[in-house]
Amino acid sequence: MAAKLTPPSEDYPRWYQEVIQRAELAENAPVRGSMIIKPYGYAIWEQMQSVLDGMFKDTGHVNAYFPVLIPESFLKKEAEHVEGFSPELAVVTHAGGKKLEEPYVVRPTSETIIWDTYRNWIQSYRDLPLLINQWANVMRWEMRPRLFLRTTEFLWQEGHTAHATKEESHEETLRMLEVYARFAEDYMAMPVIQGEKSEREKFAGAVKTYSIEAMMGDGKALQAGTSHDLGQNFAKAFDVKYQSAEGKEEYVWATSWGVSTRLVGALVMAHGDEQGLVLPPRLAPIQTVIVPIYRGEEQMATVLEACSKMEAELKAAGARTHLDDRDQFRPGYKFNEWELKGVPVRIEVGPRDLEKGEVVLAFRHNGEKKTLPLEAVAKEVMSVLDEAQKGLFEKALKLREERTHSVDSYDEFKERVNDGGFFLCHWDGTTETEEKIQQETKATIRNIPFDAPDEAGECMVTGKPSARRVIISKAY
RNA sequence: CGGGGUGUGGCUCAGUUUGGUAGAGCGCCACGUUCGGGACGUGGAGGCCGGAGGUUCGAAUCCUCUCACCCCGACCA
Repeated sequence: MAAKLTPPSEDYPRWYQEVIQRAELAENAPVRGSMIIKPYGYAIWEQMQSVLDGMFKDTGHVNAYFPVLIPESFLKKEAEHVEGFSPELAVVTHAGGKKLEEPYVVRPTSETIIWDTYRNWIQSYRDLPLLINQWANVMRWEMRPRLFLRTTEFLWQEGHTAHATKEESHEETLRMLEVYARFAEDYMAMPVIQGEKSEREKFAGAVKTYSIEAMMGDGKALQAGTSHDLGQNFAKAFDVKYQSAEGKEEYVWATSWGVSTRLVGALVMAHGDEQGLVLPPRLAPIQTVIVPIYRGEEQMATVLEACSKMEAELKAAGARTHLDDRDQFRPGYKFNEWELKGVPVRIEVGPRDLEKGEVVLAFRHNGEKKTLPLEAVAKEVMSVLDEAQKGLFEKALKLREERTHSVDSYDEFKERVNDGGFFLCHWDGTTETEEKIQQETKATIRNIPFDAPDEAGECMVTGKPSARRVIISKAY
């Protein structure tokens, strides 16, 4: 804890690793690519879960749980799906001391087992829509693991819905993308761009994939959530039909959508700085931390008493509060530690303050300090946290705007892409051009933003016509 | 799978070239002094040196095999 963090400007990936380890979010597990999520990291995930779960319920969804093991043959029923996922499957071949008749796949995602089940659950249009979410772990054997961003096992939620019409399923796909965008912006304080994925980047088995894309502190993009319009692909593969009001037999229309523990990594990289983590108040497990300052036993007693009182008041006011009464560390040490852990507001309570009937509030997101009368703290804490939440979002938005560029020349693009940032460019819509860009620059088309204005132009690579700009960026 | 590298207390690493029976800093424990931006002193605990085999009077060090991890490439999002 004594040494300083590697500055993000010097070595961003190293800074990221250090923040995660030293803020005690997670550590590497014995199995390559898997991680142990530590209590503080898990507490952040629990906050996320709790908010998202509420949003899913508010949009009419219910939770269920499907098994982690899926018969291998299920994966093979949807051609694109198996092709996309087979390289990264973990497969159970032995169990109970015997070789299995049919291997079981550890789920990389649950479409197959869920659609196999939905076949039995859906008979009539009256059974639709079926709106189910699942909180689960999944496993994808990644070659380049990175804590939170890409681990072999990760936690997520996956929504799987079934609808009577194409229009309804499309609406659902976009509704849930909007839910993710609201969550990212209003809770994570992380501005995102909603848009459609290119043909090449879409989910294996989907008709269309939509994503929210966020910019990280180094200017790279991170896909923070996806929502898929699955059309009738899975219904056909698993023979899921319903009888319409007119008595006709129809295949159902499907969606799936998910966000994962990757969002914890997104939080680190969206807001973190030289001091470490910066958590948005609405998701911070600890929103205010009280650090007592004293000399000698006598002062200690007085100060701690005032601190306990304040702790109770803050909790009553609705702020998640921690009193750091550890006697073995001095205040300076604690300041650094709580900054590293990203706590939004620190409250310093010392003899000098108590004499004046005040305390000092220090804000993590902008480093500012402010003095408040003792009795005002509990009254103002929630609005102070709100301000910090807004301030953090504004800061992230400003950073993104500064690092977003419209570029029309491929030469200019190639020159600037290594500096990071989002590039709004015209693209001819073909996979060939997309691949060429990736091969030559390692940047990818993040998505085709919904809110991009209609603007006729020419593809920066081929000069062919293009109707609007897409976001191109290097990505995690 | 190809190229390169690393395995030594909880962490970061020295020691390996030239074999002689294991060290430092941080962390941890105890006591005392400290405490408004990462305190200090004194004492202490903790390691069959990734694993197996071999050479030798003697191996962290040399040889053989093996395992794991990291970086670059390939692959993947």
